[in-house]
Amino acid sequence: MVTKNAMPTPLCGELPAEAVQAARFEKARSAQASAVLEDYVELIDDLLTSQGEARPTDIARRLGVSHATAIKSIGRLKREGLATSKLYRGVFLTPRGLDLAARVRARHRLVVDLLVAVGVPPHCAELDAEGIEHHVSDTALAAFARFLGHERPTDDGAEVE
Amino acid sequence: MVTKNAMPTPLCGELPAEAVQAARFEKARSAQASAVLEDYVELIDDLLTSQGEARPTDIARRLGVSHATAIKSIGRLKREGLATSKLYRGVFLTPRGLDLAARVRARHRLVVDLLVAVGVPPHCAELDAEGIEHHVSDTALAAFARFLGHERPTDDGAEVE
DNA sequence: GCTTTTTTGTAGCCTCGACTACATTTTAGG
DNA sequence: CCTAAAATGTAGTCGAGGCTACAAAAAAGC
Ligand SMILES: [Mn+2]
Ligand SMILES: [Mn+2]
Ligand SMILES: [Mn+2]
Ligand SMILES: [Mn+2]
Repeated sequence: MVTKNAMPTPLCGELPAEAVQAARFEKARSAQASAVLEDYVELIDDLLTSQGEARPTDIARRLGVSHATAIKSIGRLKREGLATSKLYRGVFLTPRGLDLAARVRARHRLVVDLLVAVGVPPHCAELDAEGIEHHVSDTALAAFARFLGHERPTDDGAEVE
Repeated sequence: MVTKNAMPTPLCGELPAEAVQAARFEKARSAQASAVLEDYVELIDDLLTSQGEARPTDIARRLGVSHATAIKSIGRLKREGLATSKLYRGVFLTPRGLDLAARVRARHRLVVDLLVAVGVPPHCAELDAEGIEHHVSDTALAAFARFLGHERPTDDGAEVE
C-alpha cells in the first residue's frame, strides 16, 4: 500500500524522486528546528523534578552554554507557550511544556534502549541518543518499542501495522 | 592529568552529572554543525555519479531550498576544501570531499538498514535516517554493522579475515 | 547593615542557513 | 544572429543560537 521506495521509486502517487528527496531533507530540517526546544523542556522538567526548581544558571551549566544563551532560549520557550518564569524564582513549564517534556523523555529513553539492544555500548548510546532522538518519528518509535518487547509504546496510541 | 579536583579519576559514570550532560549536548551540537555539509557532499556525489554533473540548480531542487541558498552553502563547501566549481560547469568534489561522501553514504545506508532491521517501515526509515545519520558515531555504526551480520565493519581499516 | 558574590538580565557581535529580489551570463529557440 | 529562457551569482534581510562584556538585582557573608 505504501511506497516501497528503496531507491528512486516514486510510488507515492507519481511524485518525482526530487520531490521525495526534498521532502526528506525538509523533514530533517524541521526536526532540527525543534531540537533545542525539546532539550530545554526535557532538562527543565528534569530539574524541576530532582531539584524542585529550574534556574537559568543551572540550565546553562547542564547544557554547556553561557547563561546569556540559556536566557535567550528560555525567552523562545516562553514565546512558544512552553514555559513561564518568575524573576529569581526559576523557570516553569506550561501544560503544553509538561506534555512535550514527557514525550521527549520517553522518546529519549526508548532511543537509548534501542541502541543498547542492538549492541551499542551504553555510554556511547547515551551520547548518540542526544542528537538522534530529535529525528525519530512516532512510527519508528513504535517500531522500537515493538522490537524491545514493550507492549505499551506511548500513551498516544499511534499504531503502525 | 586528573589533578583538576580533589576527586579521584571519574570512571565514566561517576563524574559530575553536569559535565557529562553538557558534553553530550555539545557533541550533538557539533554533529549538527556538519550535517548540512554532509548532505551536500553526499548529494553532489550522487549527482556526479548518476548525472555526470552536479549543477547548483539541481542541488537546490533536490534539497528543497532556493538556488541562492544552495550556492551559498556550496561556497562554504569550497571554503572548507570539500568542493570546487567551474562556472556553468557544476560542482566537483575534492579528494577530501569524495572521501567524506563515501563515508556519509555508507553510514546513511547502514542507518536505514538498521532501522528496517528493527522493524521500521522502509519508507519511514528513509525519512528518519536523513536526520539520524548525522548523529551516529563510528562506535554505534560498528555496532549496527555487527547487528546486521556484516563481516568486519572496517573499523579504521583493521583487516581481520 | 553593609559589602561581596551569585544570579539574572541586556546589549552587541558573530556565523549559519534560510529567504527574496535583482543582476548577469550562458544556453536555447526562432 | 538576436532574443527569450534558464542558470548562476550577488546583495540584503531574517531568525536561531552561539559568544563576551557590562549592568542590575538578589542572596550570602561578615
Ligand atoms: Mn537531545
Ligand atoms: Mn534528550
Ligand atoms: Mn542527512
Ligand atoms: Mn543522507
